[in-house]
Amino acid sequence: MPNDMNQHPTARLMLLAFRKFEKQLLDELGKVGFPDVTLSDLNVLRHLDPEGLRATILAEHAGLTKQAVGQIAKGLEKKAYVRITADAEDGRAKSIVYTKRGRVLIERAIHVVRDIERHYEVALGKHGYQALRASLLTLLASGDAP
Amino acid sequence: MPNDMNQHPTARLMLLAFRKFEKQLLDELGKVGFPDVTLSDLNVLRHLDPEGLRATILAEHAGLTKQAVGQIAKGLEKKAYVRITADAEDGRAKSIVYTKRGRVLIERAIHVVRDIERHYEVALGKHGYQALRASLLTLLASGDAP
DNA sequence: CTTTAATGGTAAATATACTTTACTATTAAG
DNA sequence: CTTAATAGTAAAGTATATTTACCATTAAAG
Repeated sequence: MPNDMNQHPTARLMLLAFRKFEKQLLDELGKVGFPDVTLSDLNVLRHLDPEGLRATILAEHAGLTKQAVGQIAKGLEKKAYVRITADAEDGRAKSIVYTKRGRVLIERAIHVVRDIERHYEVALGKHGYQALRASLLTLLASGDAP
Repeated sequence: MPNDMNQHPTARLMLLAFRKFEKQLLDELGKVGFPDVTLSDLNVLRHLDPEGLRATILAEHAGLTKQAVGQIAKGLEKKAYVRITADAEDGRAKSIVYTKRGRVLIERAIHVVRDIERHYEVALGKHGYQALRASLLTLLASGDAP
C-alpha cells in the first residue's frame, strides 16, 4: 500500500523486509499448529542438535547472552518444545534437548523459511536473490570504522 | 568475527545488517552531541516538516499507532527536540514541531545516514547498492499470499 | 439546533525481547 | 586446598512497541 517506500533509508527497508518475513513465518506456523512460538524461540531452536546443547554454547550460536537463552529456554520448556536436563559430565551445566514436538516444529519452520526464500527467488530471480544475500553478507563483514 | 554467517536465513541477515546500521548511526550521533536520541525518535523526527505535523499524520508516515507516536513525541519534548502545541484549526489536534535543536539533530542524522549509505556504495559498488535497494523494495511490494 | 458518529488524542496495562548487575554452584588450575 | 574460571540463575531495568479503553471535539444527519 505505501508507495513512498523508496524514500526510506536502506537500513529501514531491511527492517521492514525482516518484519514482513517474521509475520509470514509466524502466521504460517500458527496455521499448522504452532501458535505459541516466537521468532526468538525459533532462533534458539534452530541451533539445537539431537544430542542436546548447553546454554552457553547455544548463546554463542544464537548471538545472545546466556541469560537471554535461559529465559527463552524456560519458555520453550513450558511450551513443551524442549527438555532441560542436567549435563552428565559437568554438574554446573545443563543440556537443552528438543522434544518430539520441538523437532517437528523445527522441521516445519525450516520448511516454511525455505518456502519464503523460494518466493524471494521467484520475485528477484535466482541471480538477484544470491546477489541480495551476498550484499548483506558483505555489509555485515565490512569494517565499522567511519 | 562470525564466519558462519552464510548459514543464516536471508531475513536474519537483514535484521543483523539493520542492527549494525542502527549501532553505527546512534554511536555517531552520540559523538556529536546527541547521546539521548533513539532510532524510534529519529524515525518520527524525520517525518516532521517546518510547519509542524499532527500526531495522527505522523503515525501514518512512521508506520506506528498514534499512541506510540504520542509516547515518542512526549519523550522528544522532554529532550527538547520538539514542541507540542495545540492545533489552531482543530481543538482536538496537536501539532508537533521541531525545535532548533531538533532541526540540527535531523540534519545531522540525515548526514550520518547518507555517510553510512555511501559506505554501502563503496562496499557493494554503486550498481550493487542500487540492486540491494531495488531487491528490498521488490520484496516489500510482493504479495503476501503463500 | 441537537443527537450521533467519527476523529484526534491520552492513559494504563501488557508484551516482547532483550541487557545489566549481581549472585550461586561447580569445576579446574596452581 | 585455595583461587580463579566457568555454567547457570535471579531480579530488575530498558527499549519499543501494542491492546484496550477512554475523553474531547468536530462533523454529519435529522
